Amino acid sequence: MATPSPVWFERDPLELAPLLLGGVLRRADRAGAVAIRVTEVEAYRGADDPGAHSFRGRTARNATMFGPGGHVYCYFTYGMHHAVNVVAGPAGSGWGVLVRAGAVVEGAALALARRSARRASAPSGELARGPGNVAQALGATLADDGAALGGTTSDGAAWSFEPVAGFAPPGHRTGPRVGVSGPGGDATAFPWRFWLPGEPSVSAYRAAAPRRRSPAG
DNA sequence: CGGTCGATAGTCT
DNA sequence: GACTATCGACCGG
Repeated sequence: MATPSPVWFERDPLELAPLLLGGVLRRADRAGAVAIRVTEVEAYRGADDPGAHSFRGRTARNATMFGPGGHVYCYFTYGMHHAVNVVAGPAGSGWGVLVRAGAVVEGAALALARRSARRASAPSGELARGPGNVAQALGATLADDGAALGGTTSDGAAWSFEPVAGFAPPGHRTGPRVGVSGPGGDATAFPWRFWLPGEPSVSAYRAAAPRRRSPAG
């Protein structure tokens, strides 16, 4: 099965998110191809979602989220990490699904090499555990922002996504999103994280940490 | 094991 | 100038 037509992605992220679970996200460039079977995602719902980048409207960074579904929204944060999202909904919605984790099913050696270039080695089962590691394993950078799934970027990176044939895999779980606080600091107000149980690549839950300021003076 | 904290820079107020 | 859809080293048990 190939990447579905763009229309397939143009649905509510709360509906699309579980459909992505178990599917295979793949990126290929000159260095080679890496593919992951998606095991954990989070839905971000634009203007209705205080935790979404797109909550306050379109900016230069989040412009891709406001484009049509079926594209890659890739951003850079914390001064060192990239993250990969699948844009959901029709153009203008600002909807997306963050790919938080996956099991590497192709190109494990390349994924490990990319990891080693920056940090020490990691257990192969955890090569794509956490959003930053997903992007690093796939080799995704800001140059991939706006890439069409099923297409190729101007830099020559080919992206594709193959969903599980037919339906979402049974038995997926839902819970609060990681590192996102809802109204009143309650992340459980938006339990929009979806994952496959029993997968070693699924990251542990971390609440949005109110990080302590450095001591005054 | 599990909790805590530093690194590091783009983005928005 | 504070905050961030984070990672991993480090420390104590």
